[in-house]
Amino acid sequence: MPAASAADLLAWYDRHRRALPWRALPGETPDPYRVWLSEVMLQQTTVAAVKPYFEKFLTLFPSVAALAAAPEEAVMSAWAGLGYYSRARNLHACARAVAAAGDFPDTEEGLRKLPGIGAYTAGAIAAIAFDRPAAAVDGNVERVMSRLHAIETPLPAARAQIRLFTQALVPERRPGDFAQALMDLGATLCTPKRPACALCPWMRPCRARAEGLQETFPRKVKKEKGILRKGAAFVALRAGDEAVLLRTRPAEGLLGAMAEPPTSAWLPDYDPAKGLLDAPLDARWKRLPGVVKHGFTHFPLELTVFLARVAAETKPPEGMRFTPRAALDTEPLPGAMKKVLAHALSGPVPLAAPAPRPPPEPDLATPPEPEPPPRRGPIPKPASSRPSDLARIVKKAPKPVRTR
DNA sequence: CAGACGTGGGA
DNA sequence: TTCCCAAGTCT
Repeated sequence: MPAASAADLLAWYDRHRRALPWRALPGETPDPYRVWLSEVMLQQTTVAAVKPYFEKFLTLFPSVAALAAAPEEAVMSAWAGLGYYSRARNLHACARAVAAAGDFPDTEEGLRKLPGIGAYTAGAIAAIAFDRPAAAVDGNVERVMSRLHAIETPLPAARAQIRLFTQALVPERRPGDFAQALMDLGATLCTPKRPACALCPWMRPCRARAEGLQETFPRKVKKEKGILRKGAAFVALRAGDEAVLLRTRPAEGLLGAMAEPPTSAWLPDYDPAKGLLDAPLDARWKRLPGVVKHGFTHFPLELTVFLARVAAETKPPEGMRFTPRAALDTEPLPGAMKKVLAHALSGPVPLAAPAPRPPPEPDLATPPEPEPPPRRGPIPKPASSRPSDLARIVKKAPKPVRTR
């Protein structure tokens, strides 16, 4: 069995490399800003999802200096929908560090110290942007190498071993192309399912292929998906300017620094029938039929949506704000919360309370029948990859409200 | 090391 | 529908 060689892989890459917006053409000098931006966006994210965001960021923030000078909220808003929002916070912090230092560090070790740049990204930038002989071991490379060597150790324990194998293959010449070639190989031929071994430049040296077991690598332990959590979300629509009540989540943790309509806590045993106890302000809350479902990486979530029209003079509660529907696309709303707003604002909006109600008890009488009928038609898809979707859904003129 | 941390698309 | 996953990082 012949040994795998970088030369064979590079020859394949020269014929089959993918053209990607952030990738320099042969002979061009890679731009560290574009390399870094794309690598961060591509962390745990598909190429298709990244493309429109990459273009948007280059337009909004043409240079690392421009990104550093931007307000954090502008960065969060531009990132909204891409997920893993700590990446956006770290991206901004990293841009400021780089701007302060004058430029990107040009070594793996220097890059590794920056926020949001871990072992993989440091290697990738060092190799691609600075021509350093660094290994860039991502999920693609883990799959390729685990098959090439038929590594029985499951991930993530096999990582150190894979890194050594990979580093040993990195050529002195064209290390950046080698890194990208390895990832292209994993993305286009050495895929998780049905790898195209017949087209692979490393078919002969591949131990997994020799045994016909290529699809069984990499070995990995499957992780469970967490238990269902439930909660209530409150969409208050203000008369006059059609503004929606929003708040900003805490800077750290789940959806950190992102915007949302106020919600209850999200708990496995939350009872939506008692949702009004968690309402952010006193109003004629109408519980909408159906629930908004969302899957996070580590748990699924179901939010029951309450909707109310409030008077034009309503002041936002402490720490909250009213944002006009037409300006919602400037808010850093994550996908889950776009679903909530779409669910609330796509249907008829209830009448405002005729007059401010006397203070008394929360309106516990409102919750409808225990088994609400299914909503007419499917819940609108979230805007996500096309930020304009939210604008379309939410800017839509409110449905005429009948007077009794 | 294990768990937190989003989202959308494909099988 | 359900499951798996896609160029990981941080604590």
